[in-house]
Amino acid sequence: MAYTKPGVTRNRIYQFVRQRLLDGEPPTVREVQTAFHMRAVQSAKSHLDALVKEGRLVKVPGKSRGYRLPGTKHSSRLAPILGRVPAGPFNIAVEEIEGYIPVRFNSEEQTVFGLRVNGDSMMSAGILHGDVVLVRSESEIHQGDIVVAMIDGEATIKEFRRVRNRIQLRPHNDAYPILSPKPEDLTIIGKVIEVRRYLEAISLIDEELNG
Amino acid sequence: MAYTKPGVTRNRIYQFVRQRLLDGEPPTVREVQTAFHMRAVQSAKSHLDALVKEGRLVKVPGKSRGYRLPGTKHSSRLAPILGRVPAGPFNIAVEEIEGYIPVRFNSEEQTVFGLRVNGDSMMSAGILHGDVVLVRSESEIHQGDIVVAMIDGEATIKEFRRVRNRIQLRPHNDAYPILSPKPEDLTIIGKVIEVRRYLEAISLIDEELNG
DNA sequence: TATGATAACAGACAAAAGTATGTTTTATTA
DNA sequence: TAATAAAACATACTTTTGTCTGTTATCATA
Repeated sequence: MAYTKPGVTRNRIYQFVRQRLLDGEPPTVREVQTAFHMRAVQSAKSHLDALVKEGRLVKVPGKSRGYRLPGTKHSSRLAPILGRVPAGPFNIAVEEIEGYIPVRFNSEEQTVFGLRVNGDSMMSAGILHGDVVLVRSESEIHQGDIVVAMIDGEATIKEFRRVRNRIQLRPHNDAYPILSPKPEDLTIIGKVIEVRRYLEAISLIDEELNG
Repeated sequence: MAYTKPGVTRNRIYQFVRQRLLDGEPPTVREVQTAFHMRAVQSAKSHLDALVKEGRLVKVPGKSRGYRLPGTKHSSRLAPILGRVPAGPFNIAVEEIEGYIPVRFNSEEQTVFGLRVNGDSMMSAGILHGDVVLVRSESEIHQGDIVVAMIDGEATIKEFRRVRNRIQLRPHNDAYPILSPKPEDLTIIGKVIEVRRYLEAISLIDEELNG
């Protein structure tokens, strides 16, 4: 390729690699080479080496497609949207995936998934029918958190309250009653950590699982 | 590894590969092999081949780490959140970036950015104070769209209406009036395509662009 | 228990990808 | 303008990874 001023191609390569990593497709050295019309592998390699040395990239030596963004803790992953709330444990419910949405993960291993809201019991909290809520299971639940709970095999989204050793599930809609289920009928699925509303038809279903 | 009932190891391998792909780290055949303590590469390979044949995975032949989830365009990018609505044009407001959030892009080059909601004029549409709206500029605006508009240098979020050759900006809160600004005082910044509410403190600021 | 299907194993080869050494060309700056 | 640093090139070698052929073991079912 044509000679550029110092740093210019470097930055372009960084952007390219970064984009590929965000897309979940780590490039090879030679893919970088051809993407920038270089005639030698080493041209790409030395840029990548430099980016690692500068700390802008991280590399697993020897492994193919081994370049990564540093500080992978705060990266975006795709979380599945579970179409319906399944009766069994969530790991088994993979068949009912409605689609995937990009989510920011702050820790390494966390179970975050999306859930389509059904009904308007949380309307006055700004959670409307059709919204997608992001739920983290294996999460500590505190007073006032909005949670996804299973009562007698049915799933609902409510505000969590503990009142005198008894659990209350409060709707945010005057038309609905406060629930006080027996502990044995109740399972807290997880905590709602985010609400999303898509005002435009965006197909999240473009990567359906056929299995 | 020990012999399992037909389909069992198949599904486990699928889960493993899927998780790796969601994490942005496509595995090699041999990585699958060792993850499942198999003594032959072919053991892993034949399972992967079968998953492709079943349509549960997709593969780029020949390429290393070439297994993908079917139909994955994997086009999530990070969009900037502009802290405050600036007075000038938006391109210049890059210094006021509050952070980045992952966004699903359906097309190639589109100008999508986030904006922190200030005020409760859209409350009954489920857009609350502190929410982040995703705005696409360069977007066609239709009757009833929710838009970000600049009126006399001040930015607001309202529903867009065209009534007898005159533009109306309607709040979704009875305490606010309908606006009918003069065309020369009005600039439509873009269309709100998504609303997000973070119920938990998530630092969005950790992913600065180094280049 | 016989039989076909699935699972796991073994070893080898070919292609892809990482790495290394040295040279030429261009940019930067003193 | 000369010296230095950075960029790009050429080629070769090593390791990793994908793929192939064939065999043995276990499962499912009649």
